[in-house]
Amino acid sequence: MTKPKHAVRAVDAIDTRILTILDAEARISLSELAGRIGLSAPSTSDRLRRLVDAGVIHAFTIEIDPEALGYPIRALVRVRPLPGRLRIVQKMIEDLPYVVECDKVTGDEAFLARLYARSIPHLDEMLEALADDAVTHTTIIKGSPVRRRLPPLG
Amino acid sequence: MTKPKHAVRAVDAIDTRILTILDAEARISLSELAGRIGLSAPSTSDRLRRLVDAGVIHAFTIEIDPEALGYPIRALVRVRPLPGRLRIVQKMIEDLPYVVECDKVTGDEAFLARLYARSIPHLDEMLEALADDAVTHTTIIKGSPVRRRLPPLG
DNA sequence: ATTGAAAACTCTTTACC
DNA sequence: GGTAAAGAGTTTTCAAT
Repeated sequence: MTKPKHAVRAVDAIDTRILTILDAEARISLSELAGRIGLSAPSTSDRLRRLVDAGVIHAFTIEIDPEALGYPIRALVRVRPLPGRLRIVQKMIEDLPYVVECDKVTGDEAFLARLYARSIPHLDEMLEALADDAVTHTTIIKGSPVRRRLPPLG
Repeated sequence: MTKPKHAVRAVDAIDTRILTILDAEARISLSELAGRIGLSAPSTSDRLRRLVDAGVIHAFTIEIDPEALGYPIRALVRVRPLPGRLRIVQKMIEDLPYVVECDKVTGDEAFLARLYARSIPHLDEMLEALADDAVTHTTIIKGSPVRRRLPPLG
């Protein structure tokens, strides 16, 4: 293989439109997509396949509303594992299903986890479970000035 | 209207299956989805429509690979606006297209932004742009032990 | 709330330019 | 990248439970 599967790929103006449209409405049909970008269906199909094959599009997914699912509390938790407890803490985070996302980052606070909770006591209970192995710093999300969006493309 | 549009909705075991399947593959057809959950196409269509109408499913979207798009650097930036600069800083964050997500949180560090950068100098340049109006604390993402996933449903 | 059947419609792919 | 056409598959409607 000359090129790695996830090589940086040139994304032209049409690909950019495809990504932008699918970012907003991932379930539209190929022909609808083709119509919007002004290409034929086969060409559109080709391009979409290439974007997926190149790994630019990693997945088609849904955005759910945590509140509608009974999670009124969203929190961001910085987690600093106690010395020697990094692995254990990472496993605890991975196994906590209310953690919907967690990044490993530079610095002593090795993890930044996004946590959904049914209530403040529920949140507290989860944080206490970590307390023996890590120091946590928690902030409650009050709003999202920037909702998940695409970066500049191309 | 008796119920608000985004009321908490009971999500039963079948809805859970629908959400789980679409979270992984949002573009499968209705009939494929119906087949996987063991319901007829019309019932599946009804349920899906209800999940969307109730706001449980907020959007169908794509997950892109930042690296494949030329963003090898992902950073999490905590932003503490200087006194009186909260509004200005929020606007700066919103207007910075490399910020792909930003939450407003409790505490002095009012914002937590997820930033994509083409290089370290590129990252630095963006942080400097904020330096007159805010104190920032930046961590580089080294990995994601928990990739975006659904919380427990039902 | 769910189903089966059928109609009507749409989509995707293939082949070729 | 486009066109055209075939074949495949899809979604909706409806009556019934």
